[in-house]
Amino acid sequence: MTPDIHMQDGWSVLPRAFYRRYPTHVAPELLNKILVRADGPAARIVEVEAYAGGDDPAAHSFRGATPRNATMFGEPGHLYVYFSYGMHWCCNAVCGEIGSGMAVLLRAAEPLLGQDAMFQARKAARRGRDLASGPGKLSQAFGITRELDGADLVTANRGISIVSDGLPPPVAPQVGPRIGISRAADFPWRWHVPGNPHVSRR
DNA sequence: TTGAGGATTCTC
DNA sequence: AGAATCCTCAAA
Repeated sequence: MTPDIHMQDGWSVLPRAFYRRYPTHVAPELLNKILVRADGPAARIVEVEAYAGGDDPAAHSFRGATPRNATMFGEPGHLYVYFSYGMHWCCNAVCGEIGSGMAVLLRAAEPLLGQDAMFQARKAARRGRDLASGPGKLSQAFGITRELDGADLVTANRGISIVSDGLPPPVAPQVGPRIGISRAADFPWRWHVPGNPHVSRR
């Protein structure tokens, strides 16, 4: 952990082994974990989706490695950032074994710290639940762009990490199909915290 | 070199 | 419901 991350009492960084599993196992366990940036925002993850490389026609990595998705094929525990629809950035936690091209998309989070900065970063946000209730919103609130593609969430080498404050994942997370995809649209690989107002598509 | 298709968001 | 907006990659 770099001294850049403003760690609170009782926070602990998720270890490499957490990520080195199939994304459908990692995804629901990322619920209630905390995404944190140096000198900036912290937010509790409340919605995620799994993308499973060659097993998953909806994954960017399904047809193999390209310059864009190279990070997905690297070491688990790194951040995969991609540009979406010509205007939004979205971020994932790389999972599985090296070379598997698997990841978990961080779709929504509940702001905990640095909300003022998040409102500054997201002019369209009128209320707290507008800050990170979607993958593009979350990345914008955190100021995540191409520059953070490949950042190591375990060593926090670029000032971004995922930590636990001891709150476990929901005992019964809500499960359903992923949003905004056309292929493999029936895979029930989206999980969210039941009833949380910061989940996307309220 | 070309062009179709996006893991979205905002406004009307 | 439609626009905004541009990168990526396969195919020619």
